Amino acid sequence: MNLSVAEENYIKAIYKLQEGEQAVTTNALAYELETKPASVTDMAKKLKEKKLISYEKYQGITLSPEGRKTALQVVRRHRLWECFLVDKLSFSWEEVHELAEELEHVRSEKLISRLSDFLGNPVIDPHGDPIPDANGRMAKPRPQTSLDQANARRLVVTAVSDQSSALLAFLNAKSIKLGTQLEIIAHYEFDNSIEIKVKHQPAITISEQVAKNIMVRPL
Amino acid sequence: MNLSVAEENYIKAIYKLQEGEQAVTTNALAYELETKPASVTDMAKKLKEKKLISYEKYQGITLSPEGRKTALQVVRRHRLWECFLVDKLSFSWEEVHELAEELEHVRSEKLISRLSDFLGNPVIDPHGDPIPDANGRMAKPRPQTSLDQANARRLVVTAVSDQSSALLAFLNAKSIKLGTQLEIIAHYEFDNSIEIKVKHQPAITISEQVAKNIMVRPL
DNA sequence: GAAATTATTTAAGTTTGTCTAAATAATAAT
DNA sequence: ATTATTATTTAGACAAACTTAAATAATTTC
Repeated sequence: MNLSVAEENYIKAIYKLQEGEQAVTTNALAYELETKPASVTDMAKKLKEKKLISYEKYQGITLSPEGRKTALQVVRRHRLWECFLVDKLSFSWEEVHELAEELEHVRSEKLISRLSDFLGNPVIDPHGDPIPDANGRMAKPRPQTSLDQANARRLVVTAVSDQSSALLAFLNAKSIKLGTQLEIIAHYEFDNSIEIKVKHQPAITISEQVAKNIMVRPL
Repeated sequence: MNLSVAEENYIKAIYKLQEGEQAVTTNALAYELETKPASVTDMAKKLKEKKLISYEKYQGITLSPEGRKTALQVVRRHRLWECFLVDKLSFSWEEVHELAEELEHVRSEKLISRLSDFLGNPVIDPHGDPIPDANGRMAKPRPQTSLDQANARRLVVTAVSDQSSALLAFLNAKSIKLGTQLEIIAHYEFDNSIEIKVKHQPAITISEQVAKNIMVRPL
């Protein structure tokens, strides 16, 4: 099936929002894609026509098996390009998202399989997210929680869910990146801020906002 | 200035057709872009508005200095991606054109400059065409003629102007590629076909059609 | 459970880049 | 120098992916 860039972006966003299996809401999708709910309704009809989603008026959207396959292809392309940009062109992990967002729409099986080979068939991308293989299979995302909900003391940073460059720049300044080990010193109830310490660095206090967007797993 | 993919393709095509300095014709551009003359007229008005071309009704199109700069950027991106595909992903030179056609529209100065560094700042692409540098400067294409007009006996293949994969496949089968040295054995007047010989290979006869699309320079 | 709020859809219109068909200009042919 | 031919432009329409404004459905609240 030949999809437009817009269609691919919808499919990818639905995949991202669907998570478990609950239906994705028109409004949520509009917000994710920075568009208007009315546009989402329009597109939903088209994607249903193409059998990529199931959609009934007022009932929200879920990917069909076909749609899921498509989504995984796009995710695969995105994450492989991110690897390329970081590993080969020395971009830092916070810069690559927007670029990969464009590169991912070059559709060529052969290109992607060669790119994957060239990169040594990586299985996780620079943000720590798993890369689907050519058949759409991938490691299940490791059990991770956001930093504000972590219950262990010693943690590793596994991903940063917010893709805004403001946050990423902040983390960079504090030399917190993928794989950084940190320790929770204190939890301040009144504003839910968290004091953390990275080895060889002074302790810093992080707002709830920031903590929600840093994904960690217990060390 | 922020151009759409379509606009970039027009600018690139005008650049390609302009060669020396004569104005590009509406029909020629329509043919090159596989679209209709009416569409070209429409787009010409828009590009004139943006000061990328000069255009007067019925007088044809020429790039403005601004337009030329844009064209060279697109050409640079295209040719660098071709290098990447051939050098790093082991594509053969006849496969890369279409892919580069898509990759070239990812606009990021930083991406392109890093890609160029990664490739060792190449100055010619896999088809033998020079790659503009970041300022749009490039080696002038070496003096080359099409094979049907060559007057020397011993020649080197420097480029293949037709980008159709049919021709490229044919050349591949005859193991004629960039840098291949060949010798003209005979010129048959009645159909302008040419008999050539590649070292260690049996002599072959090539139609005028094919000869027109093989660029060579004297050895 | 009726009223208020929020979410979703419909209707109508916009922009970009295309198209066809008809009109007009430029060029070539006799 | 007409006429015929070819090239170019205009006019009107269309598809994709948007938008805003209004209408309708679903959900919450009291």
